[in-house]
Amino acid sequence: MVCTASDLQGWKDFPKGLRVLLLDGDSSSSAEIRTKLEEMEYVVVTYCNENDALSAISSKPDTFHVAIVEVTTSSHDGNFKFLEAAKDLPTIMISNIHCLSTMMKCIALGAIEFLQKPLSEDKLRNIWQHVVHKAFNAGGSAVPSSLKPIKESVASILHLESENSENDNPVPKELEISSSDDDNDRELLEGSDKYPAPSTPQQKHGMRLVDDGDCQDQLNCLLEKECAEQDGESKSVETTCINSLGEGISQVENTQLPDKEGIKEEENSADGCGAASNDDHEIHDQDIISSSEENKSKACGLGNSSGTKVSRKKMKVDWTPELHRKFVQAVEQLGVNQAIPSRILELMKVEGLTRHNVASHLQKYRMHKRHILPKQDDSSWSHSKDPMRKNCYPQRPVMAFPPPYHSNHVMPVAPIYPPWGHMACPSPSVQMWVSPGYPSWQPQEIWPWKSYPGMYADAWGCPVTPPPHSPLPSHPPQPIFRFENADAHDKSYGIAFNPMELQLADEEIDKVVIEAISKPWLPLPLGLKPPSTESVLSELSRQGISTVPSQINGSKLLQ
DNA sequence: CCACCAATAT
DNA sequence: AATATTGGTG
Repeated sequence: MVCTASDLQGWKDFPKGLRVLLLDGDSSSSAEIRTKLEEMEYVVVTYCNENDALSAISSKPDTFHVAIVEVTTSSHDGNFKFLEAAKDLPTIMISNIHCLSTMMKCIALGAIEFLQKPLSEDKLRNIWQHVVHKAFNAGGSAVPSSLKPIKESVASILHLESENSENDNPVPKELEISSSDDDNDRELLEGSDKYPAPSTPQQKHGMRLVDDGDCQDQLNCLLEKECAEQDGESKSVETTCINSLGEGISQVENTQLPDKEGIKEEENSADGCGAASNDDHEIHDQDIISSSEENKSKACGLGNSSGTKVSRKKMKVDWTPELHRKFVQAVEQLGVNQAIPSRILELMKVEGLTRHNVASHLQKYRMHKRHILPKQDDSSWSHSKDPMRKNCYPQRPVMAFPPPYHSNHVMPVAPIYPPWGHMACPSPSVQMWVSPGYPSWQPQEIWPWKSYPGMYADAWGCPVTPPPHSPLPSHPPQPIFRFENADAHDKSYGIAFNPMELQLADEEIDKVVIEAISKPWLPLPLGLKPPSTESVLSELSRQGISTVPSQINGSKLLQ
């Protein structure tokens, strides 16, 4: 039969050699179609009457891959009979009839397509698509044996199948369809190359790949999973895979997959101390990702004439607040001196995270701590997208909006992940005022550490939320403190505050600020930033105090 | 080799 | 815009 293993080699030029049953009572039409098909190197067997065709397919059901059957007004019944008899054979009905109901009947009876005569070469050339379609989409396990080799062949062309079939099929790298028309062939070829859509193998946020058929199914698995992850409780370290065919071609080894792919983090429940918690389902997820990626990788290989190896994606770590929290926790735990990437990595216990990831993050973290991005300071306030805040006069203390977050949030030992690190100091008191090395308050907005839940907790006994009965103070003329401003729209929390909440918050803040100003000997409430040296001095001088002691509380204010 | 940093690439 | 990478330095 056609489809032995050895024949598979022949499929290198798929669909060359595809066997077509042509049933057409009109001999001239039949001859014409046959000629065209044969020019395209299909193998054509023609029949003039349906009975011959029927007996042919009934005696040797696997002889043909596709059938083209003419429908005429006179031969309806017979050809419908053929349709029924040839259920496993992708059958294209052709006719001079322009009759919708006839078309529908054909399709309803199982015809895969209805084409009007005369048949263009384009249509004929592409009839193989139905074969492939049937091979892949035949319901359940009912892939006709004649189609199995095709399916395997195509599958391996697409690098979708298991390694078995891949090994069995030294598959055409070039899916070349030889025919009279080179341009069209090229189109076909390119079309095939598009299957894997390797350039954007993975997209975030529900963006779907444009793809075909099985490829899409497999990719959708991944995508759906991703969506699920986003909605679900488990916040993963999102990774974006960037695929570049040119580089990193040889990295797909399975052993490496867990390394960089599917970096995960568990963060479901009480996450406070959760450096180590349930990894189980996460790992499972990783596996899913890995295998999906592998599939994609294989698929990507199609366009890669030189080899089977596949580009490997670099995973971009999404530093979610939770992940960052772990990071900061690790840094805190280690202390400033010990906080080097490798140890942080150890403490974080986030699988798949690399030292480089951590180092990179640490670098940025330190840079922010040192206020290397000075300009963000004030300008960023105006970046607030909250219209409520737009009208605040500049000096007005701005509230950080602690996300309502998990009320059951477990506080770490050193409760907070302060933006400036030195809050970890065991004797918090006045140190806050000095902020050695960090002359200004923290630029807010961008960084996740700006707004960790614990940050606003009352670690020092200062109520963050004053009693509700307190009268509203007027705004202090020149407050020299500032609350951290956590952007209420921070995507990380996905929580928008309504105006009521905003207003309330502002009022409360003002109260806190007033209290802090009036009692400078008390430690700053969490969330308050010490004033910069400059602002303190200028404020003092504005109030007529031109000389200050060079040292306050053991720390230098100025030289 | 590692950490750090700045610059640059993605 | 956020990360990753790279290249130089210690």
